[in-house]
Amino acid sequence: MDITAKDITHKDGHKDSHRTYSIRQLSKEFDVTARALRFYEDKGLISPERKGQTRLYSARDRARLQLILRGKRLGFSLIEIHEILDLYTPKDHGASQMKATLVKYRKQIETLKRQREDIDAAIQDMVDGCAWLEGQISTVEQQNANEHKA
Amino acid sequence: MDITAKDITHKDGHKDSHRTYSIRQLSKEFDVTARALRFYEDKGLISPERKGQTRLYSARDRARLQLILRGKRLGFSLIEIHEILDLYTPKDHGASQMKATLVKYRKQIETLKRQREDIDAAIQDMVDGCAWLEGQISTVEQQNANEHKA
DNA sequence: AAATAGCTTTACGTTTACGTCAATGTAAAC
DNA sequence: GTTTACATTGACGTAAACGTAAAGCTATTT
Repeated sequence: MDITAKDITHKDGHKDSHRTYSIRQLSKEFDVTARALRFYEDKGLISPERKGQTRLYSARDRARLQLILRGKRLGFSLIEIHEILDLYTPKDHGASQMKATLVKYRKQIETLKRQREDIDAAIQDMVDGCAWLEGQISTVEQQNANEHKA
Repeated sequence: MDITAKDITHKDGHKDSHRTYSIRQLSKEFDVTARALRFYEDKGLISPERKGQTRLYSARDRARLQLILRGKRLGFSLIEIHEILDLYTPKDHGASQMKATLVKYRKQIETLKRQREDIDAAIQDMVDGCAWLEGQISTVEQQNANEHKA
């Protein structure tokens, strides 16, 4: 049995958001090591609560982890991911601060759009090469068939 | 004057493809250090010719560098980039080998498409957050205007 | 009570991708 | 002919992102 991480799939829907996860559960679910999760915490990317010594990850922590991993898949450093996570964390500032944040949002959007152009170009290259290769293969097989007849 | 890297913009168009670049020219053009270029060579990603000791980069080397940098922007490791570059380097194998290569192409395409989904999701998040923030700002400014009137 | 399983921190090790000298070579410029 | 500018090859240093023991706490299982 597992007490630290209860499997509440209660009828009361909003309880789901109060679910907690052990470090192992999260690491298994997202296929990362516990070491990595502690490392992210060290770097200030997640801050799970503690029940005594042991970490208890909330649904919010889980969501942040998803963002972290997405950032990694996109090639961002943990520092960059930290800044991105800040954008997701709503802070109730004055209008001037919010406008500064808005600038960061837009910069991030531009960065991502440039990255998408890179991806689209790369995909195009691969699709082209794919088509060319298929042509080559069918040509060679055609030749082989003719040689067989002769 | 620079002899090692001639600036031939000759009327004979195809001479352009015979242009060579010094290590500095390339590093400046793409904003990478010469150290990085030598490092990539060490890892087998580029193989410029030599005029004595000094490297002479061809147009093909330049193109490979572009691919390397694109790979980096997309978060691939140099080893992964090496494998990707192999896909760009046409080898004239038998049909079975070509079919194996075809599989690699398709895997790469899938990888890139998954990455694009990540990017699209990230962009969506940022756009949403952007819109929300804009709403907040206009609300606050509305309040400020009312307070000013009172 | 002893073993097992899972959590913790501390700390040193490792890989990747270069940065940063240092010593040397070569070639054009003054 | 010597400074200036850019090239080369080592060789060591470094930051990032963990991996990998080591040693200890805690709780259930036997």
